[in-house]
Amino acid sequence: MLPYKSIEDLPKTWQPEEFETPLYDWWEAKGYFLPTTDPDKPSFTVPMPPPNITGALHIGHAITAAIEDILVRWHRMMGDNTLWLPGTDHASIATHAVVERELAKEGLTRWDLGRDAFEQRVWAWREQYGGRITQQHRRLGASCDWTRERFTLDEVCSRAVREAFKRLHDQGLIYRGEYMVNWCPHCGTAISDLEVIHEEEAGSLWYIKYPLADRPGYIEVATTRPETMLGDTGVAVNPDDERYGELVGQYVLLPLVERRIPIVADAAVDPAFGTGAVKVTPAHDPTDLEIGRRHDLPLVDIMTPAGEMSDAAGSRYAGMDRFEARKAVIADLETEGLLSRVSEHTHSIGHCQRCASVAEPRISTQWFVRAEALAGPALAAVREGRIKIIPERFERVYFNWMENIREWCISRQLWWGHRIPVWYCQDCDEIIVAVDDPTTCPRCGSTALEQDPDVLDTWFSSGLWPFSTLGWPEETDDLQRFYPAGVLETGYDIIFFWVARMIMMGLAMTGREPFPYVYLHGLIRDEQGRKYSKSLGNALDPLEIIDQYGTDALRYALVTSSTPGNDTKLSLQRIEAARNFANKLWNAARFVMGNLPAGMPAPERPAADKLALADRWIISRLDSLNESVDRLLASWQLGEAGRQLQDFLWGDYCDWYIEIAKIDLYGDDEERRRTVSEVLVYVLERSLRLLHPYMPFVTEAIWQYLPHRGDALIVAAWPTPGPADVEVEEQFARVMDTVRGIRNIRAEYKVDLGKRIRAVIAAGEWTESLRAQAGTISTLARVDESTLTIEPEVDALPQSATVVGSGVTVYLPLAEMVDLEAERERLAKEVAAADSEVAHSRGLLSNDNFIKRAPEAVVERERTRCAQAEERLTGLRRRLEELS
RNA sequence: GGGCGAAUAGCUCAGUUGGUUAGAGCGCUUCCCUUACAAGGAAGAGGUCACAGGUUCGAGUCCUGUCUCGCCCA
Repeated sequence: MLPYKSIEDLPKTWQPEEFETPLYDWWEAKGYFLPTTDPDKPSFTVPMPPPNITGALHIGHAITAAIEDILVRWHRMMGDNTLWLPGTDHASIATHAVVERELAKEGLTRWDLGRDAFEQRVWAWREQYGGRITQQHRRLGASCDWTRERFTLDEVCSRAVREAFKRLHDQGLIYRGEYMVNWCPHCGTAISDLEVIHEEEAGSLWYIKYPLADRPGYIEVATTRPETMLGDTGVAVNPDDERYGELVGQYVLLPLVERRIPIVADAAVDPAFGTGAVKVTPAHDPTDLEIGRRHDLPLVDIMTPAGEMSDAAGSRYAGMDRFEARKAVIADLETEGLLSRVSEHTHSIGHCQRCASVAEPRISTQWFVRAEALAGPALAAVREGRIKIIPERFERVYFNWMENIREWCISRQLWWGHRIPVWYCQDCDEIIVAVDDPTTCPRCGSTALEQDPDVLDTWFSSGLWPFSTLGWPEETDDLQRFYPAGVLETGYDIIFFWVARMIMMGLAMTGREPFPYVYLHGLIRDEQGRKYSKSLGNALDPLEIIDQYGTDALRYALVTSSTPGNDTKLSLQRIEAARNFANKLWNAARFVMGNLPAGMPAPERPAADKLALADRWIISRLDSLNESVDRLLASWQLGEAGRQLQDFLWGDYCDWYIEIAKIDLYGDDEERRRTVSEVLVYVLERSLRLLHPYMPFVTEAIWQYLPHRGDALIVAAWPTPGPADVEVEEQFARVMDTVRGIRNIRAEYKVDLGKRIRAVIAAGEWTESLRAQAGTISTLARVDESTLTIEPEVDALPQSATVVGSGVTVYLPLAEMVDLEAERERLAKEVAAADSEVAHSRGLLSNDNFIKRAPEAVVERERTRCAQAEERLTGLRRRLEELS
């Protein structure tokens, strides 16, 4: 699966397109994505939120896949019995919208085709496009178990839906009734509250005079929907409103319709709105329905399911579209002189989430879930900490929604989806709810049974996903091993659709929390901060980014530039930077591999006794990193862990250790060459393991070329950190400070890069350890080693620039440096900086409260810091005096 | 109307039990195509952490209020 056989042939830059597909196919073929069969291992399951089959994956799916794959690869490497279960969602209403749009192009409707032919057509469409999503997931490197892939309409999932429906129905938690629901005239179906998007829109408020029926005069009502007056069955005022007190109990004659309707007093009326008197249309407004109930007002349904005026609206309007009817009603009222005025009015209008049509409150017979009953246990699970939501603040959002939950309308007047498992006996009106299709009526024995024509809300089946995919209600092996899941990971925008309903359904069906953690990532927005959407036309295909920068770069950039629950703007520059990181790693690896002694064995932790300071330092840094990454991953801080990996690899490993390693690699001490190679490989190999979940392709590719034990990095063991060596890190810090200091002076005085300069170092207590690093210092800082002097004390060199560190002073007698005044100025600046540092530290340390109350470690650190700053300050002042 | 989030370097963002004089990438300045890497290396400049109070030995971090922007729910 490797496109290059020999290390010498490896290209100078990382070529993701040459490695990604072969590596992915190889992993999949080797079965690495499958869970182990070891029953003793703890299991870790991630149910992949199934993308909607109507769409291609967008950048939001990419971050979902990236985060989940990181968690999954990490757990797999830790030896857990890891399952990431992929799948797709049938998306009832969304798919209808897409396929019916196609049909419309052919001049057809679904009614022209009929139910069976339409369903076949959708299946064909699904065959054509459904595979695209799984291909895209493969490109993203998703290491999910494709052998367990599910589609929500699969037999096993469909059976779970029927089972759940029946159980809830038998418990009285699903019922059928005639209620007011949100209705989309365009889609021709009821939709749930969650599927209605409210938007503030500029509209009008019409003031209409309703003539009193039994005496002269008018009552004026204000309305935002004049066309619904055709269905008015009352006028309401607030009982405390003195303006209208005497009119309550009177009747008005409804204009255009000539219906006699009463004026009632109801506390729901806001006296401050409009005229304080409102028309009451119980069949077309939820508030009016309540008012109507309280005052026994009849329902007059003036609209058809398609949003046209019905016969009840009167012959003049019947057949008109609702918006046409509005114009007609206004015109007619105006003609009759009953429209007194119009004012501008901003109000919230509900739209169908799917097609953006204005949703219509409408009374119809639907199936409902008694959500309140399911919400209790779901609330308790989060309240009592059995489920934790990350970030935690979303728990409040969850509580707020759950506490105010309303009935969930689950029937849809659509054809694509899970048909409601209810049959109506045509002979005795018996209602049969069954998992298996019944053939005869249990009450009268009739075979004339008709199944309910409606399908279920797609989210009903989504709520079952963590266990329906595993074979529930059968007690399958998979269900036992992989349920509950380890985490549910998704975007915060579907906390109600998905998370809340999964928790409700999981508890109701299995009696267990479906997962202990919910990890919510933020939304990826475009560079203007807009949400990606098809309708905006700014949808971004993650594959295009992958083609340009590689999968690893996309994943790394997405994960490291966001924190849970916070939105991020996608930045191509950031992806490019991540691509550069992959390339940097690739080249570091090429360097390491190109310098290995022949017959290098698989890496082992090198024996401490033969190691030099830099060797010990990089290993100590690796151990710190390992410990840190473990801690960060365990606390869901994926981004921070990813950044630390880069800091280590690019900074510590490449910029410092590799550069130092070159000294020995190009030297003639065989023993050292071998040791340094061992360290290089050991540290690289361990880092690759730690980075693998983030950048699976470049790490696996490199790992395959390195000496290694085992078949693949994807199934290599997650490393365990050794102890960090504080002493070594402290010593090496002196080396780094010295090198940086000299480089800084060189740059300030514009010394030619190639030029070796003389240095005299007064190193005090660090003399021994710095002498041991003479080679390192002279190579990295380009100092002439033959004249390099390191002594505890040295005589000050007058004509020289000076690096003053804590305990270490470096004199650089530069021929270029003729201007002592410049050096004095430079030193004076440093004195000022060191001075304020010392002042700050002394301030802290002279504060009794600080000494008493701050933790011992903090005080100790401050003492060290203060001493070091004082040392520097003294050195700097002395040097300044010498130059004066 | 209720709730949530954001506000940190020119730009995009990190900064998780409060503890060095706040970091990264990009951009910018100077220098370098040094045999892993110019998708690179070295050295720099750049921030009163939105504002006002408070708690604390100590606040970017906790509390209260204000302003701006965004989101969710009703």
